[in-house]
Amino acid sequence: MEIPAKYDPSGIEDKWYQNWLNKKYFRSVPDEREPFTIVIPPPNVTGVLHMGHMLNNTIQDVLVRRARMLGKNALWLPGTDHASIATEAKVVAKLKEQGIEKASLTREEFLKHAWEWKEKHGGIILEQLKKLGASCDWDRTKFTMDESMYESVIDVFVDLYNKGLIYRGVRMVNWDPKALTALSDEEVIYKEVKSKLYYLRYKVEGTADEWVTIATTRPETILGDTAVCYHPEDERFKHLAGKRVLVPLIKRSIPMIAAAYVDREFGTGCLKITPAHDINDYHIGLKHKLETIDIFNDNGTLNEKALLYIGQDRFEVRKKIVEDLLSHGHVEKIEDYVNNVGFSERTDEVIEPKLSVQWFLKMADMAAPALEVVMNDTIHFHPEKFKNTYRHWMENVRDWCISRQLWWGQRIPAWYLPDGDLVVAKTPELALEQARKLSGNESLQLNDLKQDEDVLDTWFSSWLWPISVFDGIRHPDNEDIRYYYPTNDLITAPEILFFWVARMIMAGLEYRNDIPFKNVYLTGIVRDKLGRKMSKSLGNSPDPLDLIAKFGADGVRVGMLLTSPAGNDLPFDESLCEQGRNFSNKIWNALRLVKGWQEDARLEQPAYASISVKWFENRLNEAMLQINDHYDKYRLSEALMTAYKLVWDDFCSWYLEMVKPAYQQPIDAATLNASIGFFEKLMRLLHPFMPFITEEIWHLLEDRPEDESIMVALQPDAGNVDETLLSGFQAAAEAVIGIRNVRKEKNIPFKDAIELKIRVTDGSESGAFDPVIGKLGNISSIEYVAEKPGTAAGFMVKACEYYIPLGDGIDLDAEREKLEKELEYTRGFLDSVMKKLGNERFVSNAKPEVVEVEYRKKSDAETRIRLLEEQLQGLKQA
RNA sequence: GGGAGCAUAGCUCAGCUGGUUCAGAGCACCUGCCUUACAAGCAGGGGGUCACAGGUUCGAACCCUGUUGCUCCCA
Repeated sequence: MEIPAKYDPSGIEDKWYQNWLNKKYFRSVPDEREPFTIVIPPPNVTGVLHMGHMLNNTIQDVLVRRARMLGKNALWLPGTDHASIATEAKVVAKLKEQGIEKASLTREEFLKHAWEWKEKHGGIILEQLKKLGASCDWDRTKFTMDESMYESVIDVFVDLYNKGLIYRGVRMVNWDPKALTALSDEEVIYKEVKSKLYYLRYKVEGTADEWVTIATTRPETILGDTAVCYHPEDERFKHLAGKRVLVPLIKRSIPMIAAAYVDREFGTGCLKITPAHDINDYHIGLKHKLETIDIFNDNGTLNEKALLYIGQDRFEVRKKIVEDLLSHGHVEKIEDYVNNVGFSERTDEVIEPKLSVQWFLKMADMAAPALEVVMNDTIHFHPEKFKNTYRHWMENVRDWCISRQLWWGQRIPAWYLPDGDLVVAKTPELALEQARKLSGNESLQLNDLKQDEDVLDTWFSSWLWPISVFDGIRHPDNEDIRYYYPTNDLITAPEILFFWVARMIMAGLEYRNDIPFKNVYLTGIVRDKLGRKMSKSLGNSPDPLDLIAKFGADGVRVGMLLTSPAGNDLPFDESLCEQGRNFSNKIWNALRLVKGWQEDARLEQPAYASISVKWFENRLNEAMLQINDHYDKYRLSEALMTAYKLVWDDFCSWYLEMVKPAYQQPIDAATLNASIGFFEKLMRLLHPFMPFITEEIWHLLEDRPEDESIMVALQPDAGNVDETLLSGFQAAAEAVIGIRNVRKEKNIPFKDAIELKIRVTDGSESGAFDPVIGKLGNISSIEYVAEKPGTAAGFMVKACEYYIPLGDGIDLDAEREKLEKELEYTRGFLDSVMKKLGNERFVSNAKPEVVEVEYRKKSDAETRIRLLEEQLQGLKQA
């Protein structure tokens, strides 16, 4: 069979993925094996795959594939998140394109459109994950608005309400006037914006021409002013105590008040107070019992309470009111100013602080145990440094605003009675029952009750994810939840440590009395070469599917993982994927080599091959131990790098060269079988990182039955490691390199065989690898000698001297110079060792082992110096 | 303003409890090679005052203090 020289992943990847699906290898049901569970951080149902997903899901697939190959019952449970704000925004935009306004639809009609949209576009991202090779149990795919998931959310809401943990409150919230919903603080992005600082003059009431000047960036909000404030110790304003001033244009009389909150250095030292539209002003308003005048409609236009500009947009009004203030002489001056303005993460609209009635979940009691399990390492964070960040947040946690003014999401199960009382219940029927009891009015009907219009924050469903995907809220004792929970590893981004990770821990402790996962692996952010976060708006994110088409899924996976230790940002560059692809090709060509060998059963195994096989066996064991250790520490990049070097350097560059038969010569059976065995073990080691090529090669290396797959093979076990053999090889490898260097320096082509003479002085050289040195160095004869031969080029490995006789063509001066240089270095080295040993305090204080090492260094250096001196002497005589 | 983290080769990062060639890896770079698996390759090579300044110690990239610079979180 002809194998092409370049590995072409297209076709191969689709073929195997389909095969795995057909064979149900991703499927997991509870059995007697140890479970290993990962639940996917559900991507937004509206989403398309971006580089962050690629990294995150590659890591999950590596972990789950490895667990499967360790004989565990591995489940990777996929799904999507309904992402209320983002999805609703998309559906609204889509409807608008069709000329349909959301406002013209009933809630039911809108939801019908939303579901249609979800059915049509919702699965895209999961299909994309398949291209990456994700080994999810697709039969278990969940969506946060699935009936069972929806009901779980409602159950939890009712339960927490009954426990007294959920309450309604008037709060200043971050209002998104475009999405028409409140946002959590975390959904607000602050950006520096160039704006103006307006100095406005307010007339003091009852005076002819006395004025107070305040500074503001938001002149339109003066219509909601209910006080003007100065610092109580500010001499400039003390005379105004108890007086009142008039709001410009509308001439409303408002009091002058004093509060220490005021920064005397800022602006004029005098400040307008608008409790409805600024969080700080709101608090001052509460303290001073000021009136609160909300001048904005929900969509950011002014309402009738503003008295002026009614129905006009806030930014339009800003321009107009400045003109009007100017023409009425109320503007003292206007300065350029840079301030931080909050924008909606979802709609990029300027956030309006707004007072509104919202639902809140009390956090304090839930946060304490959730902090504890992380601090005492019941849950491990990788890397650990995020424990600090986590603690800081948990110790300063605020109540969670869980209501959103949207339709797409779980509707809050609260019903209002005609008299304004409310009941919370799982169903309208139960609500009615409660309402009758509460009001004492048995004739109340469902029609008399009005359900709350709001839905719950998306995170209020995601925080149940590890439980609700197994239906563990509704049926706490079902087989799945008992078997799969707590899950093992959670792989997510540090940005949502609090939104999501912390809250899942709280929910787990509250509803399972157990942690939701044992390890949290925090990935970095994928950035572009300039260090910018990849984003759609910057257009700096490559399309992952294009990358897969170009480099193969295996190549991209390797590229993503090579330089991304846990918690570190990943500066992404296509060349990383190129490296991954090149690695695939390297493996592929190793296969071509091995498959090209013709076996001759009559052949004896040559000496060079038998020692090579022994060596690689040990090297493989050593590397496997290192790889296991890296996995245990969640150092996936290093596990991959160790495997990469094992394959490329040790297997391809050394082992295969060592055992390779001469051109067009056959190979003995023992070596061939050993080589295929090694190759196959290497494929199993690599499989979690590169699932496709390893499966393809697994089937090409040997004839295997149709239903066999590397996916369900076990990871190889690491045997014992013979250190002596490994260091023997190390020395031999150095000798080979030495010979190559001599060849290069002396211009001796490789095809010319040369003689090698070895002078051993301390008996350390066993000669076990001599056949290998002979093969790789193209040595015609190896001879052990007692004396340095006449004209020869030489080098040393440890205390072993190697000589290549050169006849006449030797440059004595060059040789001498080389030796002298080395002698000088070794003497310097010995000096530093002697200095240390001569230090009385070192010898008496340092650990005995350390001192002993220094003595050994001393004697080694002395031997070496003696040898070098002898050689130099020999050269001088020649 | 409060808190946290980081600073090691051109880039991205390892470096565990201070002590073996501990100053490393990969990539990039330089020099030879189209050698019969692979130029997506082979062989060889150069490159760092471990941010700076002190301190502790027989011994510091590692521990302590300060300085500078960068990043993130909260206000």
